[in-house]
Amino acid sequence: MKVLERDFYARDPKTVAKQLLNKVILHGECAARLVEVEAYCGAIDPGSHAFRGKTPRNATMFGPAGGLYVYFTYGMHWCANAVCGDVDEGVAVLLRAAEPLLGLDSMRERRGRAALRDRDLCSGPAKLCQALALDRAFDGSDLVTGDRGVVIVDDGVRPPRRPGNSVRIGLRAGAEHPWRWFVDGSEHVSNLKLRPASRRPASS
DNA sequence: ACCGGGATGTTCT
DNA sequence: GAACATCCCGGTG
Repeated sequence: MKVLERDFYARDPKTVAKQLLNKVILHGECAARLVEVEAYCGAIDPGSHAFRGKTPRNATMFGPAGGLYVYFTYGMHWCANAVCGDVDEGVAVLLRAAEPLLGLDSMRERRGRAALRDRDLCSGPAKLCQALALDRAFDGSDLVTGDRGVVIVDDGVRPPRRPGNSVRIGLRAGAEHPWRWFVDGSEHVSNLKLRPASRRPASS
């Protein structure tokens, strides 16, 4: 069990994205294994918040690698990214979905419904933030030092040898870039209706 | 199962 | 005014 160091993040976001699969994000009593991520590539990427330069909202993206960029969207949702690359580069990886491991009762309570299946707790970027209690207060925190209690660790489970890959979800600008990766076959990935229906009986 | 639309507010044109 | 890195509910088949 090892906290990811700054060098892990200080690389190309597409590389970091694939390497983040199967890592574990920790916050308080909660833990979840990342199963879906997207790379956002700054000045060359029309889909990135950083494409048009630094603003108060996206300032964290231009900070040091290992920062946590949390932003508000659609009037009610939070989404979290791990900042990558070099300072002022504006590149990051969106944490899109995770498999809940610990603290499922807390997650279910924050997600608002008692009868949610495990796979509904963190299967989307805003669900993940809600389940893990990430909001504006965590924007600009440091995943390396864990200054506000959030870290990402390697528990020995390696990234998939061949991850699933697709275009990113929910974008207009930059929609052509295939910069989404996921753990193929995981029931905890978002947007299951976009994938071939698995008719297998669910275990959770 | 699939689809359509509403919620809700910040940011940018 | 429109767009937005989303989610949930209720309709229909």
